[in-house]
Order: sequence, then C-alpha cells, then structure tokens
Amino acid sequence: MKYITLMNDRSDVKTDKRARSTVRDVATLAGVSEISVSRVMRNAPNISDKLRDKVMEAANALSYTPNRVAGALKNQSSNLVAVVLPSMSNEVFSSVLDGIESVLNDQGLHAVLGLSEYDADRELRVIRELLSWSPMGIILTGLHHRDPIPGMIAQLDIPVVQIMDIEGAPIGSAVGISHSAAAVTAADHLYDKGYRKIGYIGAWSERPERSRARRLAFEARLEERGALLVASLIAEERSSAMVGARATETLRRQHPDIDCIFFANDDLALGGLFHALSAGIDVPGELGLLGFNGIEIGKATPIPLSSIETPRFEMGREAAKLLLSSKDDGNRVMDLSFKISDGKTV
Amino acid sequence: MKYITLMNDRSDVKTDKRARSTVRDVATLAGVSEISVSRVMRNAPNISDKLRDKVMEAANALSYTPNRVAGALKNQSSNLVAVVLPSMSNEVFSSVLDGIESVLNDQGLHAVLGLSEYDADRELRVIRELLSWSPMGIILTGLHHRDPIPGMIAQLDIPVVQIMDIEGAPIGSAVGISHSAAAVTAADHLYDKGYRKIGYIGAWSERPERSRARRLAFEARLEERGALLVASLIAEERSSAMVGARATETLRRQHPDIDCIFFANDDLALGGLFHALSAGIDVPGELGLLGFNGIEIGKATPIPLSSIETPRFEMGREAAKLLLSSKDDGNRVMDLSFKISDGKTV
DNA sequence: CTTCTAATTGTTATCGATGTCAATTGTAAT
DNA sequence: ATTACAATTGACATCGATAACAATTAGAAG
Repeated sequence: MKYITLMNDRSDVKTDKRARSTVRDVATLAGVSEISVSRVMRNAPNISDKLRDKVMEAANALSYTPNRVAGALKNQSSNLVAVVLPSMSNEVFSSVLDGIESVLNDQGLHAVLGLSEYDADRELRVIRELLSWSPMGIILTGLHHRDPIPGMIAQLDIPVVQIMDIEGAPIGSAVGISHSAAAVTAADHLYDKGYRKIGYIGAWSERPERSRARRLAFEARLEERGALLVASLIAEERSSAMVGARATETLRRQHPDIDCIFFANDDLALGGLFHALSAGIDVPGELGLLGFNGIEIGKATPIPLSSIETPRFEMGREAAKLLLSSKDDGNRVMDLSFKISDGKTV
Repeated sequence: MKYITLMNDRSDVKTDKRARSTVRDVATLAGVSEISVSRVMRNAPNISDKLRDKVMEAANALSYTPNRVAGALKNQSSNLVAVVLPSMSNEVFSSVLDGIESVLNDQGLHAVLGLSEYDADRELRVIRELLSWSPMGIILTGLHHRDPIPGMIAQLDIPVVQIMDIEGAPIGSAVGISHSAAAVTAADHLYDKGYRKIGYIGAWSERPERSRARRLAFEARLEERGALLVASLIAEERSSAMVGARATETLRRQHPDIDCIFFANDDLALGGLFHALSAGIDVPGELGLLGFNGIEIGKATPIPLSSIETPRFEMGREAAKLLLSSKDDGNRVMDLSFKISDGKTV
C-alpha cells in the first residue's frame, strides 16, 4: 500500500473573497496566532489590551463571525437548546416557546425545534435528531417518554427540563402545574358555587393525556363532594371554539339537566360561551361555564370567561432558566401555581 | 522553539461506556473502515449488502447516532433552517412556524429559531448568530433588512425566503400577500356595503410596519372611492381583544358618526365585536366591523367576524417548500391569495 | 543586574464525519 | 488463464475552533 501524501498548501488563503473568513484569516491579518483570535472572540481571561485591539480590528475588517459548528465539535456542546413540543397550533405551546425564547435569546442561545405531533415514535425520532446537534440542554413536554429516550439523554449528560406536568417521575427537572390539583380546584369551585349537575367537554380524543388525567381527577373530586359528573363529551376534532360551541349544544340536548360545564381548554369554553350567547342561555344562571388556561381573549368577552389560569409563558421562562442554572442546581421540581380567573361565567 | 509531539494513543477507544459512540467505534466493531460506516449511514451508492449488514449490525449494537455537528463542519452545511420571526406572542407567527415545521420535520430538518422583537439591531444579532450554524437555508420575516444582512447571507450562498410581504425587493424568494391589495379589497368591500364614515384601529405603534402600509393604502383607496377615513386610533399597547374593545369605545366616543371600523388584526376586531355586543350596538347595522387575518375563533362568535383571511399556515408551508426546492428554482415571488371571510359583522 | 514568578502568547493535536483519490476485489470477455 | 474494466472498499487530509501544554515576556524582588 502506498499513498501519496498531499501537502496542505494554504498559500491560497483568502484569495476567494466570497468564502467566509476564519480564525486563520484573522490571525494572519492581525499577525497573531489562531488561538489568540479564538481567545479574544470568546473573551477568555488574560488577554492584553494590545492583543485584543489587534485582533478586533482584523476581525472587523474581515467581518469575521466564529463558526459555531466547529466550536461545538471541539467542545462537545453548543449554544443550542433542543425544544420538543407536541404541536405549534395551540396557543399553549406558542406561549411556552415564547417564554423559553425570552430567556434564551438574551443569552445568545437558540432553540432548535422539534414537534412530536403527540406521536411517541415521532417524538423519539425528533429527539434523536436534535440530540445529534450536541445541544447544551433539552426541554421536553410532559413526563412520559419512550424507553430509549431517558438513556439517550443521560449519555450526553446534558440538563433536561420537562414542562407542563409535575406529577410523576421526571428525568431531570420539571416545571409545571399539578393538573390533579387544578381539577380539584375546579370541582370545588363549581360545587361551592352551587352547581350539582356538571358536564365535561374535551376534544381531539384527549390529547395530550394530561387532559384525561385532569378529567378523571375532576370526576373523582365531584363524587367525593357528592355532586355528579352527568356526562363527558370528548369530540374527535382538534379543539376550537366552533367545536366547543357544537359540543355544548349537543351535550345540552342529550342532558338537559346539566347546569354547568367544565372544558378541557378555553377554545372550547369560548365556543360554549358563544353558543350560550347566541341561544339566549343565561350564563351563569342557567348554565355555568369554566374553561382551562385563561387565555387573553376570554377576558374581553361580553361575559368574561371564568377559567383556571395557567402560567404558560412563565413555564417556558422558568424551564429555560432552570436549564441554564442546572449545573449547580441539580434536578428540581418547580410547581407553578394556577388560579381561578375572575370571570363571570360561573 | 522545541515542542514535544504527543502521539495520539487511541488504545482507550470505547473504554468509557458513557461516551457516545462514533464512526470509529462502529468501524472497529464491524471490522471495516470509518468511511464505510459513514457511507452506509448516509445511504451512499455502491455499497454491497454484506458491508451494509455488518455496519448496521454494529451500529445498532452500539446504538450509534451520527454526530451532525461534525458532518456539518465537513460539509459546510447542515440540516438546520434558520427561522427569524418578530415575535412568538402572536398567533400569526405561531401559525407560520407551524407551517414551516410541517414541511421541515418530515424531511428530518429542523428550525433554529430567532426572535427579533421588531428590533433591527436585535434582528441583525440574531441572524448573525443563526448563520454561524451553517444552516442550509434561512427564512426571514418581511422584506426590509439592515445593511450587512443581505451580504452576510450572500456570502454563505444559501437560499433565503422572505415571508409575509411581497411588495418590494426580496433578497431571495418571497412568499406572502400584497398588503396594499388587501387594503384595497377591504376598502372596496366596506364602500360597496354602503359604509361612508369609516374608522381604523391599530395597536402597538403599528409594529410591524406592514400594518402601517396597509392602513395608508386603505385610506388612499377610500379617498379614491369618495368615502372618508374619519379617524385612525393606534393604541400603544400590544394588540389584544381588551385593547380592541377599549379602542372601539374610545373611537366611537370621539367620533360618534363612524359607521364602520377596519382593524389591524382580528384580536382587536374581536374586542370591538365584544364591546358592541355588551353595549347593545347593532352589528352590522349601526356599526360594521372588519378584521384582518381570519383567525379561527372569529368563526364561532355569536355574530361571525368578517375579516380578510390570510393564509398564515400556508405561508410557512410554501416558504419551507420553496427553500427546499430553491436549488433548481432560483428566486421566486409567490403571491398567496387572501379572501374576505363570510362573516356577518359588515 | 540577576532571579524568579506571574501574565501572556504560541504550537500541536483533537473533536467526528466525509471528500478525494488510491487500492483492491469482482466480473466478463478474450 | 489473462486482460480490461467496473464495482467496492480504504487511507489520508480536511472542515474551523479550541484544550492542553510549552514557551516567552513582563514585572517584582533581591
């Protein structure tokens, strides 16, 4: 076996004006070593002002931007944060993402997004792909994840924060609310307001399963108090006001004795409210309506929507903060509180 | 100068079970060369079945995942797409992002997100950071971008798609609607319905400036037709139904003769509608209301909201598609159509 | 003016995957 | 069996930045 070794002829450095410049180019122009350029760009300690000035001048002249890909390869870690959400067509998750980005972007970090579409296989695939970018951390939705996933993350030894739910066994840290506590609060609130024949409306076959857990806890609490969950209607379509309106009409037709409805989310609840307004149903006298999430628009309706307000933006914010500080903090569970909004529909 | 050369002793390969495996580990286990592993993993041509099987077996045994960072460094290009949006707290952009991801995630591509918060300096910074990841393409919002930006992108020679607007000089391809045409359509529609004393409500000091352009085109068209834009009220807060409701009340108090209001977006318009419902104003007889965007919830209100429906999800979808196909396509401008929704508020 | 430590700058090797070109194997035709 | 050529596999260098360590310089102390 014989190979001709091709020597690395770098005499052509920077002859092509279009190619982006590298540490090498900056170093050559500034008359210093490459590592010095690297140090200046990263604000490493122990750099003389003279060196810094030389380097910065050359860097500006060449409008040099460090190549993060190379840096990440060397460091085995990047300034990317993997964010895996179930869906983007739901104001809950865009708010969460907003919260995440509000922290990350100020630190020069960026989210790489993956959507699971509520599908476990897809989630696994997406997580695998995102992890191949050596993110400095990962944010997942929910606490349940298929089996190779926790191991894959452990192997990289990066911080994990799971959002939305805190009831269960988190892989790393968790930021969210107790959905069963929210359900109990909702049940108690409705019971205390005097409602006894209560209905429930959900959608999209109860994805995510958090909403199912919430419904079951709600039902259990009602029984405990001695009230009745007359019926649950879970629509097959995705949540929307229209679906909520239709479901409300259907539920009331099937169970005319229902005096109050708890909805899986505010889109559905607003639909219920709009139906009631159109049909001339007295809210909250004849029919009480309680939503979940506390979205902005519900505050402006003719009768402001009563809802369980959840801190979606804060969830994202705190998750990102926890991720950044988790070197020293270790794994933590953060229970963000919810509250009943001061609406007028119950 | 004398340096001792440290020889590269690789006898310790794979002694640490926690480290993720590499091509080298797979190659060793399979008894083939590293490049062969690489070829199999990438489905390169001219691979014998025997080799493929050996490699796949070893890869599975080690649960090997290729390191994208290394691949991107060598290739000078990644499977990341830089996406720069102004904000995430606006359903318009989450829909757009949803559309983008619906195309990307099926191709194993991922969006790296940056938010400009409607700030040009911040946008520049974010774009610079995202470009340092050698994305395979970039999606920007709007057509106007500060000066180093077009050059920076040209230097990398990657496809650009600009979304939302198509009126101007795009850097690469553009996908969006003509906001001036939308404004004309709105003006004509209102005029044809008989409205003559028309008002306008915007928010947040008219960010983005697209909405300003739309307002001006709207005003111009009204004049052309001989109707009057009685007044414009631009709130300082961000858009929300609450702000829309208050602005509507204010505008009508200041200008009782207004018979119709065109809103910068549906959040504001819904607020207007809610105010009218509460105040017992006859819509559309006493007051017409026209929104912009056509969000889902407006279809379910007691009086369905009339609005200019814009294809936000499709914008994202088409932008992503265009990006992926733009090797052969070159730069294109894609005018997605809008339409007046069949609401009942005008 | 030495001597010694601290501060600063530099050299080399490395992260992991892959393009380039060389080497080898397989296959068919003579 | 030999030659010619295609299919397959492999060795090496490389992408750009940076950790680890070496070397140099500056500054303080004697």
